[in-house]
Amino acid sequence: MERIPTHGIEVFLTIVREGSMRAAAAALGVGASAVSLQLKALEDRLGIELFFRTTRSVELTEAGKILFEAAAPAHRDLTYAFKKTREMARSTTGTLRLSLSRGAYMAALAPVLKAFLAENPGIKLEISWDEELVDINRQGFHGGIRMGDALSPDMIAVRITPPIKSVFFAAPSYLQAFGAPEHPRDLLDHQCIRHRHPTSGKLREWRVTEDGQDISIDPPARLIFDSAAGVIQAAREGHGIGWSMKATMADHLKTGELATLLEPFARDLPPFYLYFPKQNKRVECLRLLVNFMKTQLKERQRSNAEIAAER
Amino acid sequence: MERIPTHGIEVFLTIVREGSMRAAAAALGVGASAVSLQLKALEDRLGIELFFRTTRSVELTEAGKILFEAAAPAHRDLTYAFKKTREMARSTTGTLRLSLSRGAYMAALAPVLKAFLAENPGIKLEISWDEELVDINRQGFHGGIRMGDALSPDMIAVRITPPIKSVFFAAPSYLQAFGAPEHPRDLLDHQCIRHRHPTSGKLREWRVTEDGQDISIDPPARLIFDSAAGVIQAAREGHGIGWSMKATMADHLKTGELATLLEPFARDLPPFYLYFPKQNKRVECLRLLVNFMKTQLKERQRSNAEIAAER
DNA sequence: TCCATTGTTTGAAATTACCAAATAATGACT
DNA sequence: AGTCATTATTTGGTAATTTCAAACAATGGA
Repeated sequence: MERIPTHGIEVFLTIVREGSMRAAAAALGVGASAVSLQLKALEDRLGIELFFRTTRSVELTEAGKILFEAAAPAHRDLTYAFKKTREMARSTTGTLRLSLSRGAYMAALAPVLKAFLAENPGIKLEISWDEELVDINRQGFHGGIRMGDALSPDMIAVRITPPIKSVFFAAPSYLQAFGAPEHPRDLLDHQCIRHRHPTSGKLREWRVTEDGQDISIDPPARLIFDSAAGVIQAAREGHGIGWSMKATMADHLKTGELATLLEPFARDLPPFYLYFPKQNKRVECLRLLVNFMKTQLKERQRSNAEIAAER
Repeated sequence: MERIPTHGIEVFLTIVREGSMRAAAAALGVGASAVSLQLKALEDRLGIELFFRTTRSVELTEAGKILFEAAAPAHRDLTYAFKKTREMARSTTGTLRLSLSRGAYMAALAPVLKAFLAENPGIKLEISWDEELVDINRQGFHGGIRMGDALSPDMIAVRITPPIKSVFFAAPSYLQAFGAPEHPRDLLDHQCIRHRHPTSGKLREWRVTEDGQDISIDPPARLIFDSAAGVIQAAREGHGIGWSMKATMADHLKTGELATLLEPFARDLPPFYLYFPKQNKRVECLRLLVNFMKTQLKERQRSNAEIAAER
């Protein structure tokens, strides 16, 4: 396959534009001899001379005119394509497409979303609520948010939240009818509403903490959803006890639709991570989001520490 | 000024087209590592990754898509421009623009024109009859024909005729009135019609040969033209004796409108040369013309030699 | 005729491109 | 789950190209 001496063409076009070889050399930031040799190389590969030259002037030959007329716009387009791509990479405006679960949205993104949008007016977010783990690359997402950092090695994961508070919950109507559990082992005698991971297909373990120790329990379940939203909905309808992130149901706790159970035993879940293919490391919009969330996390941790210190 | 890594872009486009780096490497005729390194260099200069890559597939990132969509047509156009220029150089079709005097046409071009046009059906000739020597380059001519090879050093001159026969001539009416000269020195007593070089501004010397020696004579002239055609026309009208190339007036000799004088003293003029700027050396159409005329010259010389041998 | 300016040549130095082989990683296959 | 063919990447060394600085040559105007 024939290689095109595009570098030579750039030199050629510069000579035409600048009107002389030395001027072209100055414009290109190289010596005059480099330009002369490049032009000669191009002419040799074309098999024809492009300029009539004297020491006082360079003038296009017929072949030179033909090349110039055809190559100048093409080269301009190529320059533009290059510039456009680079600008896109550096741009602080654009659309960022993220894939995340509803829980991730509530716990990780929602608390900072308003501030992020205000601070980065040029960035649009396109958020896909996917309970399942999707293929970030093939689906055209820039990144995603998920719990834990167990990811394929070509992904970069950045922690963006503290560990997540979990709660056991049930509707007041259910508690009236069946009573409230006092200890995790009481759960075995209750109607539990559980959650199945869509990706792995496994039931999510219920984990509690007792005397600083983590224990896994496996209460019976007559209702199983593949989304946390389903679990919460069913609990609101009084079907039983659920376990999930506090953030996803803060509203229902406030209104009294749901009540918290077994608070001393509630265990923290792993923090959320913003993850993305390492190829997207240099997408400026994504970097802005990552940095913003890292900063937010730090600030939250510092204010927490201050609160702790005041006590 | 920023340099565009066009070579890298070529590699990039080939990867997209071929679907993998190794296929691209094969298509480009280089090793796989070269492609990998080129791509990485391009990505570094752009500041962004262009492919999601695994060992089984390469897939464009968003930036890669943008670059591909903009750069592919531009690169195609550039390739086309390059090809077009080369084809133009190699083409055996096209228009050849020549500048020559009427005398050069009659003596050098007219005798072979028909055969040349027949042999090269793709070539069009655009002939400008210029008595003056014009600037071949600036006037857009590919070349010219003139007598003698005294040219600037960046011109190439190729002999295309034998030495040119010259004749003295006058109309029968003039000869009746004033008698015919028997010896060159008789010309000093005749009405001579002379020719002034438009380029140099000098009167053209009349040169005769006597006993193998060249002598220059300077007969009086009441009529001076800046073209040989003018001299001939005036002679036909009976105004006096002219001196010019035989070829330009062969017709008038045949019809008896003009008669030849002083034949034993007629000196050969220098041959005609086809000349052109050395930058046009590789213009294929011009090469065809040059080669054709050189061949014609050789054949004419050989047949002349045969005729001489037969005697 | 001189002279400032410009294109070209030249040999050395710097840069870049490339290769071959080793390495790492993936996805299909058994 | 493990094997295997295939693919991208890294690495160290080599070849090719590009560039520079300086000397040179040539042109056209003063």
